[in-house]
Amino acid sequence: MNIKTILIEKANAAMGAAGIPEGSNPAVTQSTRPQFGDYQINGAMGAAKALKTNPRELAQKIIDNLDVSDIAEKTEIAGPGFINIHLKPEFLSNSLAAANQDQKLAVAEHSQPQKVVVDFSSPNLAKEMHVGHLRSTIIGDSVVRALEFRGDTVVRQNHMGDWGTQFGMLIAHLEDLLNQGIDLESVALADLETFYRDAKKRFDDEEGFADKARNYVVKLQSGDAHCEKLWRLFIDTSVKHSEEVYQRLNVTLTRNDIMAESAYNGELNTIISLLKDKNIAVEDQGAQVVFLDELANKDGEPSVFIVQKSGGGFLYATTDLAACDYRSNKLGADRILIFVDARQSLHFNQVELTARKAGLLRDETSYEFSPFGTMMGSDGKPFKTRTGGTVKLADLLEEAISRATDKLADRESGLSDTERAEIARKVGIGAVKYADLSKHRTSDYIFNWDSMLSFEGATAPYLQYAYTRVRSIFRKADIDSSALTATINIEQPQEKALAIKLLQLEEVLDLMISEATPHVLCGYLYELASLYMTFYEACPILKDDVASDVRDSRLVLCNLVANTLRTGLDLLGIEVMEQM
RNA sequence: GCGCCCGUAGCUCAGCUGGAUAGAGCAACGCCCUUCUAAGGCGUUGGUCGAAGGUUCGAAUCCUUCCGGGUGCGCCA
Repeated sequence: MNIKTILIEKANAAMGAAGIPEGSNPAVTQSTRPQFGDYQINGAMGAAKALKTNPRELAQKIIDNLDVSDIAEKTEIAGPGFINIHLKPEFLSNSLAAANQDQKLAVAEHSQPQKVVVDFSSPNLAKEMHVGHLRSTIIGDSVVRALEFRGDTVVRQNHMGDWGTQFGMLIAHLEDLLNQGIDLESVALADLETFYRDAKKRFDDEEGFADKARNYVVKLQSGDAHCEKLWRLFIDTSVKHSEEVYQRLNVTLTRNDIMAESAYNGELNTIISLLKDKNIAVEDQGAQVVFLDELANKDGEPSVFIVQKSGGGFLYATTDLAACDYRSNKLGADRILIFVDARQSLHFNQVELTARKAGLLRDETSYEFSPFGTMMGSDGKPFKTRTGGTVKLADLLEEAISRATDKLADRESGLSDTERAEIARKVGIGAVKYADLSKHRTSDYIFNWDSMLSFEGATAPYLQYAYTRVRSIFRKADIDSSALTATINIEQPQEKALAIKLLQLEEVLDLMISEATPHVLCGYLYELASLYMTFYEACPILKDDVASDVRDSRLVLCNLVANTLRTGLDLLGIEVMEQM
């Protein structure tokens, strides 16, 4: 159910019949003001310009051929050639009734499902997850959820960093600790940060340790059994840590979704041979380099992309090329979405250009590097601890829950301690996620505890509260909301505004999916909750003087609001509760 | 130096492929609880959309230049 799509189809047909060449944009949008109707077709003006005719006359021709009698009660031309559409209340009622009967709220599945590989989260297993991993993880997760909701086949890939140079250092350190008989679980790897720091210190300071570390990298990557055994011990612990964070975050990633860098190790030689055979990569200063004219500077000097180090070692460039091959050629992906920090834009640009030339990416595969901005502190600089250190993601989430607990403690609720703790968890985590997801993916944003947990404005708590307010009505009236089948009557302006908003879920999800931007869903849910609050104040439901048919109609609207909020928040990975 | 991103109300942010009077939230001020959860609602105040040109019937949006900020640019990931 997508009003906009319906109107676009109808507008296209009418524009064709009016003699406008195909491909002209009908420019359908929701109207900005009530007096302009509910939706509008703005394409007449653009088309008139191309045809050098009078836009108002052309708009009239379009209206003459426009068959919207099933959905609209009135169409009119306004201004220089806007076509305003006033939707029929019965159309809204019937559409809402259909949505109310449908588990998926009348959001249709894609007629031609795509196979979409989504690369997200991708922590470095040498260290604990930190705030820098938050955005990739939750943006990727919500896009994945939305894709699946629309019926696409998604392959989650957690491209974990488990194979870099630093692992030789970590293995060497681990081996020494084990030889000293130190217990692995409780001491050595209990705190990854400390472990990493100790290893790094020895790498920098201790005589001979660095050489040993480098030697271990080579041995590891060439399949040495002993090194691999130690490496596995380390990776297991590290993966366990990230799983705890995912669970805390309510993110759908599991161990099965791990497709780490090491997974491509066996393919790297083949990739380099291929690039050399095709003369895409050439030797330069001992390294294998791809020179990209597409990214040349003004002097014509091509961009440099190193795919193999002078000593023969591989880099993350090599791994990313192998990943292209795997995803496009082996998995047959229609789309590849990669959620990585914006600072890696050039790198992924180079990867795509090289992979396309080498046939590692099929033409049919859309390669979509979806960068995101940085989380900033209140000073406008990258978010750090007071002492300037990196903030661990686990710590951030615990603080969110603790702050939410304090907030909730101020309120009388009659709920048990366990219920309150559960609510605090959902509110705290939800607040962090919503604050992040509601910002445009590509922009840097300022992290602020007070505004995200303020329970006012566009926050997770506001949306969760709106949900509990709806649910409270059903609880109060002792009504099973799943059994509602009453006829919906759209009479009050607050009801109409709410009705149209409810019917825009599919439109919003499509935009979110095509652009990989969860913030549009965040904005939509806030608008929905806000319209519900207005409706709630203006339209009584359970009062004695409300006629039963009006009451029942409004109850269906309430149920749709609750289901849409719950579904939408679920697609963001944010949980709701019945009471708060 | 070159490339990419950004500059919208006091603050935090939207603004989709150019469309009607640039929108929210916070903050400030004023109303609304004997009434379905006031963690709410209604209203007021507040913007030369960084600057200057250009394209157009129409520009926050597209193009050019400049100013200001961020970020990246041969063997890290």
